[in-house]
Amino acid sequence: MADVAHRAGVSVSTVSRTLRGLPTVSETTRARVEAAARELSFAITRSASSLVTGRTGRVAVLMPHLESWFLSATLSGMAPALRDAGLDLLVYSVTDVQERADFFDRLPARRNADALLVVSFALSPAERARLDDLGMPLVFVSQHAPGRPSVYVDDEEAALRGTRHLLNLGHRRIAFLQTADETGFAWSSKNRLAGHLRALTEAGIEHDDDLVMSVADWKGSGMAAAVGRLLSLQAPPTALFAETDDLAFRLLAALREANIPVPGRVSVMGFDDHVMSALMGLTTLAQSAAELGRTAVRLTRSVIDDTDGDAQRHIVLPTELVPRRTTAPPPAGA
Amino acid sequence: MADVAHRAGVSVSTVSRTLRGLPTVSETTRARVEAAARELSFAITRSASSLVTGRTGRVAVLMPHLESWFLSATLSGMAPALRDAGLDLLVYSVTDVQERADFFDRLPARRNADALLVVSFALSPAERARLDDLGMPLVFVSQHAPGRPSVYVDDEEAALRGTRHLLNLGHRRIAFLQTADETGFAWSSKNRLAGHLRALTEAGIEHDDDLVMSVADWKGSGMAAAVGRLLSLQAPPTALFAETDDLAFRLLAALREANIPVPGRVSVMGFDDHVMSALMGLTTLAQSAAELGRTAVRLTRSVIDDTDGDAQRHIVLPTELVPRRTTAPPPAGA
DNA sequence: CTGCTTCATGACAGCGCTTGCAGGCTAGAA
DNA sequence: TTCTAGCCTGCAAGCGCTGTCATGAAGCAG
Repeated sequence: MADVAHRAGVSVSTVSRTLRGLPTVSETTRARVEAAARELSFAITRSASSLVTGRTGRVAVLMPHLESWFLSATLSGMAPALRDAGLDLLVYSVTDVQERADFFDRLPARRNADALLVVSFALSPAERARLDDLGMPLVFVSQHAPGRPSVYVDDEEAALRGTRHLLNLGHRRIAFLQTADETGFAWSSKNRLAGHLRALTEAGIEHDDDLVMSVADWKGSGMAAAVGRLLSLQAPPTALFAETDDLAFRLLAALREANIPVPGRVSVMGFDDHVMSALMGLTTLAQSAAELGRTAVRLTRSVIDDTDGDAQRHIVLPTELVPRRTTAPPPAGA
Repeated sequence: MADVAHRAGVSVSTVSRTLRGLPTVSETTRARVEAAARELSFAITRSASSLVTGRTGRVAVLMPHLESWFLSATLSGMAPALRDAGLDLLVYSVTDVQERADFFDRLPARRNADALLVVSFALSPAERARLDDLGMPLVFVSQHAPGRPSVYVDDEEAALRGTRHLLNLGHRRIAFLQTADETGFAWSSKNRLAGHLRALTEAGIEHDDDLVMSVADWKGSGMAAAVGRLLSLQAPPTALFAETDDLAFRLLAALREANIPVPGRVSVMGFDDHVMSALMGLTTLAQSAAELGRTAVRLTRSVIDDTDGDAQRHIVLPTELVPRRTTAPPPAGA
């Protein structure tokens, strides 16, 4: 910056003011400084300005991993919104126990970002407390947190509508499949199941434990095993509601392996509206991950700027049932 | 840090030395300082140390977007490797022309990260020059850059093997589909096509322009149009080689719409080995995005630390043909 | 012409750390 | 005991910016 000042024949203060767009700089000076900055390809050292202002110009995002479509899509929605706000994106992907302990022990986000967005991350009470003590704006995404701004969809309501769709088609034995994963999506999982069960109750159908299944090793052979168990029940389900589209895809593959026609013998429904769902013809409950990301950024900006006001806002985004090829009335005999 | 120093009854210098693990601190002092730091949940202000050391503890990644499986998976491979190195991950997703101009104009990565990883990002000569002038370590991922460390697969060789596979099955009319996108994957695209053509030449098959197709609006209706054009040729292809699995999925969906059996009437091959490919039974050329990410980080670390040595290394990762259900010999009549 | 205001600019302190240097302390050698 | 050699530790000078305050120039009313 000193170089720019020298080249433009002004003081560093003036360069600073110019580059930050403050109004107290004359037109002629501003032009000279900008020219000099451009000629020298000057880029500000954020560390230095952060040190003074306390603002880092960065936002941290905490996610359980980066592998699922949903999380990528959320991130993808955030990126342009952050760019528009002049904020950089710092990503913390915290997956295993070790990483997790380390993250909450060292709190790397502290004073290293202006806000922390927590996305689909099931926190223990201790972890939650740790974040609260961080003394920085927190925004929860795809999960809700009492007392903190959050953006999410109403998973329970959505699942309720999903199951109603199956009921309306005539299904009476509907299985619900969830992942046995500990990490991550606990919120959604619980709420979706709750919605499903509520729909069954509404319809006067008795709950059957055999029809709620946690699939271990769902990325491996677990799904085939789950399908085997379900179809060997005395009264097998005619419809399968998978907690996420990712899970539904594996389910479809397993059914295909087993030569079980969809929706001829069983209907399948997912949740998310993954990019591939349209291609696969999967009936699902659509939520917009990108919109979730954008909204989260909007909320973040207002929290950073206001220091209150929206600080407690909870925004619930809509979901939509998208009927496709994988759901149909149950087979005649069932 | 002053607080910690006060609580531990030592000077800030000593706290600094302790926290950085320098050996010139006595055991007893170290213990006291660490206890104090823990009690106060002290987390260092990186801005301040960056200002002194010139190191930010951050690595920037430049990507054309965050939406494709491939880029997410690469990022996903980088994250744990960076964490192990104690580096934070800064993501710049630069998609449209405006963002692009802005990025190269403002050079936000400059002095804001210790290295810049450029992933699948087709640079204009001016942009490349701009990055070279940045004066920071550059690592190219999934693309090669003369004079700079790079990690990538040999797209040409891989595509060559892919096409050979189709030839070996008996196909003679093989179409190659690529996206008409300008942004992004230019490198791979060109090289994969080159490999495909080389295999044809090897086999003594004359090149036919009609069989190389750039699909505009491939996420929309473009694919159906492309399929229509190919199948209305006087001598339609019996095999379709899609530049990426993402493209192949759309292709499969379009063929399904059109009631064209795969591989009964046409064979389909992709490139990448997307997570969904196994589920879809898509024959493809597997490359490990995660390994690409990990390797890139390894390279980055060595470049940051050495200031030379590995600075010019090019690492070529292996690819592997994974034959699945979508490829078979051409139909008898063809 | 004087005195006051307004506006543009420069000087300078300091943000929270790191690091070279000086100094105090202990221990062993003379 | 005195001296030297290590160890640890504290002091203080910045790193590159921002923001407050002071300064000078220019404009204007009286």
